[in-house]
Amino acid sequence: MAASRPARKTVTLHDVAREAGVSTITASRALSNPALVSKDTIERVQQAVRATGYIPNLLAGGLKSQRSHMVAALVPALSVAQFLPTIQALTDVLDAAGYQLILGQTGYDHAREDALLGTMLSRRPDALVMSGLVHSEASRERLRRAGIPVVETWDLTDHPVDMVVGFSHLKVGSAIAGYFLTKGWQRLGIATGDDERAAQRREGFVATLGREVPVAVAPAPSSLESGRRALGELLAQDPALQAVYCSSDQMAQGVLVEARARGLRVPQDLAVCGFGNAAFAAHYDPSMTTVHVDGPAIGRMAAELLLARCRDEAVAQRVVDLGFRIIERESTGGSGRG
Amino acid sequence: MAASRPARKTVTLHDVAREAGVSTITASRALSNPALVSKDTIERVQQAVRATGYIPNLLAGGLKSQRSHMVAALVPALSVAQFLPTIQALTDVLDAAGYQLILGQTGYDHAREDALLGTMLSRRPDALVMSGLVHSEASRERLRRAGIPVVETWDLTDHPVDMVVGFSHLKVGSAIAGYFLTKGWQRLGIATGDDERAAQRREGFVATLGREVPVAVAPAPSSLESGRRALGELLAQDPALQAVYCSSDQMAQGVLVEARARGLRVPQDLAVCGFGNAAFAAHYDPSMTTVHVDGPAIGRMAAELLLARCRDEAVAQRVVDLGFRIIERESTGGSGRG
DNA sequence: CTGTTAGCGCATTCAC
DNA sequence: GTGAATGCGCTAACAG
Repeated sequence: MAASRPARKTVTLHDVAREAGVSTITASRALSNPALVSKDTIERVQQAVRATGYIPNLLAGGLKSQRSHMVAALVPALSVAQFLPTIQALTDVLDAAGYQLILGQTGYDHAREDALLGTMLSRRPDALVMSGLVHSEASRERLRRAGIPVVETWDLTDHPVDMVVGFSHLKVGSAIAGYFLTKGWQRLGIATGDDERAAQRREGFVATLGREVPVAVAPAPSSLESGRRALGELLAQDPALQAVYCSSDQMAQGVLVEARARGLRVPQDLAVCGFGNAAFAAHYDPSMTTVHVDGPAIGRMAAELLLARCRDEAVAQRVVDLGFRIIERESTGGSGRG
Repeated sequence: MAASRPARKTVTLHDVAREAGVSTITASRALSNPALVSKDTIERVQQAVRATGYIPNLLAGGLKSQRSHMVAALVPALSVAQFLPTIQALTDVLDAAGYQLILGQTGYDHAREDALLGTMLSRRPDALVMSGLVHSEASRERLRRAGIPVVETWDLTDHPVDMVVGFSHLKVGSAIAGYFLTKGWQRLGIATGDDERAAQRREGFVATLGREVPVAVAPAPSSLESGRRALGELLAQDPALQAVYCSSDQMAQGVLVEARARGLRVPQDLAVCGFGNAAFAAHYDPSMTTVHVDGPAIGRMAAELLLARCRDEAVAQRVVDLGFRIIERESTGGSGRG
C-alpha cells in the first residue's frame, strides 16, 4: 500500500554526490551541464544516479535558477475541440525543449479567468499561452508586470499583452459572405455559437453582406444537436433559405443532418459552410465546405516564440497572422474532398 | 516590451511583511492560516499585498512543505476525445481544491511513457493520473517508489499500481456480442482502432461469440474516415454483413456514412453499434446505438481518491468499477434517442 | 575541472 | 498572537 507521503527519505542530489564521491555541485553539473565535468566523473555520477534511483527535483532547482521550465496554458474548456491540435502541438514542441505544460480551464467566465491567472502565476511559469485574448484590463496589466513572455492565440489584435499568433475572425466572416455572394446566393443564414470569436466572424459576415440575415445562436459548446436546432430556427425565419454559414463544423454537420431529415438536398436546395476543418469535414457525405485554420501551426509558432523569449532572443514580430483559407467541398457545390 | 526575465525584482513575502510592519512568518500566516493571526494584522497584510502586487510563489512554499499542489496527468494524446470529459472533470475538482494539472502526452509509445513519467516525477506532483494502465513494469515500480497516490483510469485490473477507476473492456465487448446475438444477427463484423483497450473489447466480443468474425483495424486516432474505409473492408470480407461493432462513435459514424453512400439502409440492411456515447451519437440520423461510459464520473472519482490520499485519509476501495451500459438507439433498431 | 559559500522564497519548529 | 532561527534541494557566483 503506497503511502501518500514518501516513507523512505527521498533521494537527493546530495546522496548521489556522496555515492559518487564528489561534491554536490559537481554532481549537479555532471547532470545538467556535462561539458564542464570530466568524462570519468560524469560516468561515476551517472552510476550513482542509477544505484540510488535518484529523480531530480526541478522545483528546487527552479527556485534558485528562477526558471520553472513550466508553461501555463489557459483554454476556455477542453471540450472546445478547435484548440486541441494547437495545445497538442504546443506540448510537443515544449516537451522537446524540456518544458511542461500546466493546464487551466477558464470556462468562458471572465472572473474565473482572472482568478485562474493568479493561481497560474503563483506557479511561476516561465511563459504563458492563452487560447483567445486576455479579456480584463486588470489581467492584462498583471501579466505585463509578471514579466514573462505571453502569447495570445487564435485571434489577432494590434495591442497584444505581449505577442499574438492567430488570424482575423472578422476577415473570416467577411470572406465567407464574399464567397456566398460570388455564388449568387441571396437568402443567407447564420448558425453560430455564442463565444466572442464566433461573434466577430458573424460581424464580418454581416458587414460584408451589408444587411442583417436570419441568425440562430447556440450556447457553447456548439454541437451537432445545436446545429440541427439552428437550421430549424433559420428555416422558420426564412423557408426559402439558400445558404448557411455555421460557426463550427460540428454545427454544420448538424445542419446537414437536419437538412437531410427534412428532405432538403445539399447543396442544390441548401448550401452549407462550416468552420475549423475538423477531421470529419472532408469525409462526410456530402463533404463539407469549411474554413481551414492551421491549429498545430499556431501551437508550434507560439511555442517557438516563447522559447526564443525564454532564451532572451529577440522576436521579429509580435503579431503573427497565420491566416486561413476556405476549402470548397460538396456542401457548397465544390467537387471532392480537397 | 516585456522582458523574459523580471526587470523589477519580484515582490516576495518579505516585501509584503516589511510593508505591513510585521515579520515574514506572520505575513505568511495571515495569508495561509488566518486563524492564527489577529484581525488587525490580517487587514494590514492584505493591504500590503494589494499595495505591492504580491503573487505568492507556490514553488518555494512547496519546497519546504513537501507538497507541490500539482497533479500530473498522462494521456495518450489530446486528440483522443474519449478522455477529455474525464480530464475536464478531473481539473474541475482538483482546481476547486487548489491543485493544478500538469499534462503530458505519451503518444501511444511505451518508451515515451517511461521517459515522460520521469520528467513528470521530477516536478514532484502530489499525485498522478493515468489514462489507461501503466504499461512497463519498470514504470510501475518507479511509481510505487515515488510514494505518491496513483490512479489508473478507463480500465480495470486486480493489480493496480495503487488505485484504478474504470470498467472492464472485456465485458463491454462481451455485452455487445451478447446484444447482437439476442437480436438474432449472425453475420457480424468489427471495425476497431488498434489501441489496447479496443483490443480487449474485441477479444471479449469474439470470446462471447465463440468464433472469429471479419475485422477491419484502423490505426489511432480512429475517425470518420477510418470508419468509412473499415466498412468497405468488412463488406469485401462478407457482402451479407448484418451488424457491425465499432470501437468508437467516430468510426461508427463513418460506417453509417459509408452505408448510406452504398445504399444500405440502417438498421434494416446493416445494424451499427459504436462506443463512447459521444455528444453527436444521440442526435445523428439515425441515432446511434453505443456504449455509454461516464467519463466525468471517472475523473471526479479519480480526483476524490487522490485528494483523500493527499489528506492521508483511508480509501475504502482501490479498485472502482464504474461500469457501462449499452444505449439502444435507431442504428440497431431501437426507437428514439435515449 | 572541481569545490566552497551563499541563498532562491517560503513554512516548519520552537521560543516568547 | 507573534517572531527567530533553520532548512527544503538545488544552482549561481566565485574561488582554486
